[in-house]
Amino acid sequence: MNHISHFVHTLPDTAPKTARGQKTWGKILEAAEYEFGEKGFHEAAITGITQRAGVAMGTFYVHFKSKEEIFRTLIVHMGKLTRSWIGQRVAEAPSRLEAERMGLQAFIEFVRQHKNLYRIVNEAQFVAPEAYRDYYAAFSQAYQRRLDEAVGRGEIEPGNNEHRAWALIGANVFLGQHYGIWDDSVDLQEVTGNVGDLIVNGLSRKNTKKNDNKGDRE
Amino acid sequence: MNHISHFVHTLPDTAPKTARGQKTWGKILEAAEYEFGEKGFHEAAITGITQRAGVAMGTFYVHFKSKEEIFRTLIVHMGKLTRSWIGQRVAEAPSRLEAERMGLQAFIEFVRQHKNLYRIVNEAQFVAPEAYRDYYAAFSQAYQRRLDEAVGRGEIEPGNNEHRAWALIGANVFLGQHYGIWDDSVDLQEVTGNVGDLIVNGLSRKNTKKNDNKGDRE
DNA sequence: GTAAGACATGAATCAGCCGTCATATTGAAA
DNA sequence: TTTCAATATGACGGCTGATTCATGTCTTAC
Repeated sequence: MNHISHFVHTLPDTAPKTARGQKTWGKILEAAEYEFGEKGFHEAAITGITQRAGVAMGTFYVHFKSKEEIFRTLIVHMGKLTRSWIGQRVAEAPSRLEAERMGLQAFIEFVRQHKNLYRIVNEAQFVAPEAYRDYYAAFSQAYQRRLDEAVGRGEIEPGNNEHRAWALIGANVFLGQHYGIWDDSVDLQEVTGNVGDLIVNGLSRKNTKKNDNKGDRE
Repeated sequence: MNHISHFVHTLPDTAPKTARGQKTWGKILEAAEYEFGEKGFHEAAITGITQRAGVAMGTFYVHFKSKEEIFRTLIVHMGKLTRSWIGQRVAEAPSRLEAERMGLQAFIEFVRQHKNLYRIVNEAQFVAPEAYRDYYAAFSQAYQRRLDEAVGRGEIEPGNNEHRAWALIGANVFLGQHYGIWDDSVDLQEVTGNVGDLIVNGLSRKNTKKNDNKGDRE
């Protein structure tokens, strides 16, 4: 997987001037992704990053000011990547309700493909709290906007979309953690189908007649 | 806030034999709660803990094998404390649906009162992954059991309660983070009211058009 | 009252690793 | 070709903080 191509979008404040510099910059950032992903921020070592990247220790500090700086760079990058991935998938949804299911599906798929990145984002909570809040604030805003529009179109019941957005993001994140990281053998369709139903209809019983339930015993 | 009394429940593998020993053990654990809570695992120092506890450095190692061990002890303790707090509040709920609202309310209240503990649990994800998984596994099981019972009583729609439990826990956790830690000035009743409605009824529009009822059917 | 374990002490040890720096190499513009 | 800014190198300084240990002081059992 050629991750370097991703980084093209995240061009740095400290952008290298030459092609050689940019290539090295990308190699280091990619190496950092794996080093942080595998060991976590504190266990990760600069030498680990530079060794993976195949450059000397000092080269790291040519391109990044500190261990924290490269970490923050990674967070920003991942936020863009994740939102873009989900946004693309959700754009195809015929309705907001269906979008919830598809968004969850896209999110868990993304997590399964980027377990290391996912860990990094979570750890940001402690290493770079600002970056962490920004990360989720961006998600929340995007989520709220979509809910607002859906209310406007009369697709969903009006309600407090800020509260809703945080609740739904939390559900997504935990399902991502459980079915993306801890147990990635579970069939995604089933999870997203069930949870999609929960999000759309809630827990309450449908007063609609006796629905066609196969497992309706007891 | 006499936290020591809490620790009585979490009696250790390495239980001190004498009254003096137990008292010191409790002082150290309580001090660790604040040290870890304020600084996080890596920034926290053993000397910080012992200074808060008012004991000498070496005393720490009389009672705990390592920095990680005391951290894990804290996680287990907090899990018990949290579940017991919520369980008690939820037990008074007249129905599962109302229990969702009350549980969320109890949870966020708890978070607001224990911001430091909350941080510790989150950080466990990286410091003591086993303990972290156990922590949420216990929640999930309790949650599932309650959902199963509610289905049995015909209170809620049948469905996959494992998936539901993780989604709902995620929603709780994120709302706790946002409205408990980041912004604890928001009126809780409002949040739990809105989110309770989301959980009960979902996003979809009620096809019952003009009746703005609250407690219908049954 | 007196062992004998339990508990307490804190200076010393020891290891890890971030970030610096003096120096070397590259490559594109002039 | 020359030049010099950009880039690359890696040994080393410096600091931090967990854990050990040799030595004391309490508490309990008898």
